[in-house]
Amino acid sequence: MPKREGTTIAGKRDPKTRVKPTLDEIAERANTSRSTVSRAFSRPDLLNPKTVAQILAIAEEIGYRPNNMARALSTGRTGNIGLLVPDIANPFFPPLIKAIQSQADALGLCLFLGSSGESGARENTLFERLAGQTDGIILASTRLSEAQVKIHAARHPITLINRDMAGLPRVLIDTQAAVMEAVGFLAENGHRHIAYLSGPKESWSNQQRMEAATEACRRTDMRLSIIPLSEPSFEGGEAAAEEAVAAGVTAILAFDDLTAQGAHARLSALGIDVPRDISLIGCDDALPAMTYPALSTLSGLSQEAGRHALKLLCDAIEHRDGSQDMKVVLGARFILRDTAGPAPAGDAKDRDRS
Amino acid sequence: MPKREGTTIAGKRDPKTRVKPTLDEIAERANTSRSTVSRAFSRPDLLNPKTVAQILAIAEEIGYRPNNMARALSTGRTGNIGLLVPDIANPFFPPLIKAIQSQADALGLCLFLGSSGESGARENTLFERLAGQTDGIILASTRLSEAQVKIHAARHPITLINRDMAGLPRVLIDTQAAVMEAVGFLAENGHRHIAYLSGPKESWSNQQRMEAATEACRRTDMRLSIIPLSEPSFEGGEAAAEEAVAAGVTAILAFDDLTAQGAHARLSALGIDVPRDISLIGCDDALPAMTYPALSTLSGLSQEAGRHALKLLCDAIEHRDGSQDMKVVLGARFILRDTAGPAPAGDAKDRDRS
DNA sequence: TTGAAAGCGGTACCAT
DNA sequence: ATGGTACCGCTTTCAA
Repeated sequence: MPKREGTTIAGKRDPKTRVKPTLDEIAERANTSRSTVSRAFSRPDLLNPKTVAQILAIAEEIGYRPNNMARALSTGRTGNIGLLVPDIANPFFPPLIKAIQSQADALGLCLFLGSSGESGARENTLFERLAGQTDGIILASTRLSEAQVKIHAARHPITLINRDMAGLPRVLIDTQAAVMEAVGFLAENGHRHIAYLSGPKESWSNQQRMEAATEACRRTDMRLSIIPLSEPSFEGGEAAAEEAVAAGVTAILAFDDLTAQGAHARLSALGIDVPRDISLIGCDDALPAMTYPALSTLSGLSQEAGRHALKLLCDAIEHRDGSQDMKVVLGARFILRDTAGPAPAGDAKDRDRS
Repeated sequence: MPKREGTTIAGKRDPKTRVKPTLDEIAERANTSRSTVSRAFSRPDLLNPKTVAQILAIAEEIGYRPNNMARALSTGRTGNIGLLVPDIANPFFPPLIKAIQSQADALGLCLFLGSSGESGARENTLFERLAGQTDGIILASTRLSEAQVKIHAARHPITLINRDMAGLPRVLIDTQAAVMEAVGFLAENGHRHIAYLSGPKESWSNQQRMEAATEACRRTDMRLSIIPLSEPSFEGGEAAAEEAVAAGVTAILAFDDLTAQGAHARLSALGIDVPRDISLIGCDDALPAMTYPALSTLSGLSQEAGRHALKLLCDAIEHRDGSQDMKVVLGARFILRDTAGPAPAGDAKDRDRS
């Protein structure tokens, strides 16, 4: 039995003591019923305008705030949406989150955020917790298996970002064409051996990029070294850069901008100049111009992705039929800035040290 | 009246159709009462172990998930906490958010995130919305006035980050000593005229920094130009850098790292070398080593701040007495990296162009 | 146009 | 150790 502060000894409401105003309080003051007050907010058109005005006035006066949870309990709608990301500290996500957040509150929705720390297990836990208090959840770059995603999707509306699963609403940032462009650029500039710093296995984006890089290298007859990142972070990039150097490449394509920056830092520390000695290309444009020298990259589109995702999610929440197979694809492009250029002179062939 | 999918024509539950299991469903199957089932979860020690085991088994079998909102309605506790930041895209916040998020879910709490877009009005709206579904809210670098904060604090547990208001739990990152160190370093290195790029007026952090810079310059007999940023962003930094150059300074102290990077970009674009021509110092260490050349800055501590803040908030939620005036102060330090050094030779006096 | 009342899914007091 | 029951605050059908 909930104890409410603000009750007198007699157990009746003490008008002096400030408590959270409820519909009943308004009803009492307005000499009307709870139903009427409720309608004054939800369907004022059904009521006598005077009644509505009076109720609204009183509500305002005593500082009434509707109780979201009670409403949710009754309607089955929470007015909240959830967003799960692998790592909020990865610069790819903040703009995405921001876009979703701002659109959400334009729609009167509140946003629950979960950062899973790149762990599938945590992501599952967070999902369970959020599912109970949201109308739907956006899974961005999920590290969950298809099977797990399906299980969740069966219980709760879901929208995916950067994960391609038929039957679920999803928005995909397609970087394959951009990767091809980038590799093409490198090929034309005399590079013969490049590295791809590969991100998380579960990442759809990573699979796409690796695949495109492989294909592009095959076509341009370039050698490709795939170097797995220990983790998709600045530190991961540093370590991988070292391996890339050991492999003797003249250009590095990194899983994302954060790892690219890590690679850049390590290369510089090793006395290797970018782009003179080694060209470097990131992905996502997550640090737009924030880097110096400006990082070449593949365009980000995370904000657009966020907007579309929320839209799809809302649709999914409305017609729960799920009959439609919604899929939005955004095409990224290669952005040439200052970290990529011609291969070092006298390096037309491979400078592999083996 | 909530329409539940999964009811037969007769209006009774159809065991075949999957609906959200409730306490009653379990009670029915276990031939016991709702109270008992409820206790099996909350106070199993009061029950016969066999009963508990049986209930848990059934719950597991039918995939029961307690309904948070119903629980909250009854107990008055939501198990959620809110976090409001001015701009999630500002790199100072993600680490902060991450720290809070991960500690929150260690405590079994869910995190509501709001990004106000540097607008006090939006921050108020978000606060209202979150207040109804959280047990407490952390206000990070709030742009709200003291009066507004007080009003909110009167209705809902609050903890402040980087805002010093007596009576409210707060954690402060004190950068004054670090600013003094930084200015001292510049003075010793021959600088005679520096600029401070000033952030939002409402920002406590900015006030602290500006004050410290002013005082330090007074002591070291340096000239200080205070240049207000149009906004605390990369772009704001770019514009301000131009003004700093026009003022003829040899060193720039920026409100934060993001603006510092903006300044750096513009300086480079103007052909001004950092640190040869102009020294640059940021604040917050929000881009730890992510920049190249590595930005000199004041240490960040946002993660520590986040952890402390959540702790204080939980305390505030427990003993709602508010009798204690809790305040945690974290001291930042000057971190010398590659963007700050001696003033340009032959520039012992001012190179002001006026 | 309005009111009465039955829930929504739990919790916790009071009995048994 | 358990069951009955009165809430929590709001929505919505049904009747008046």
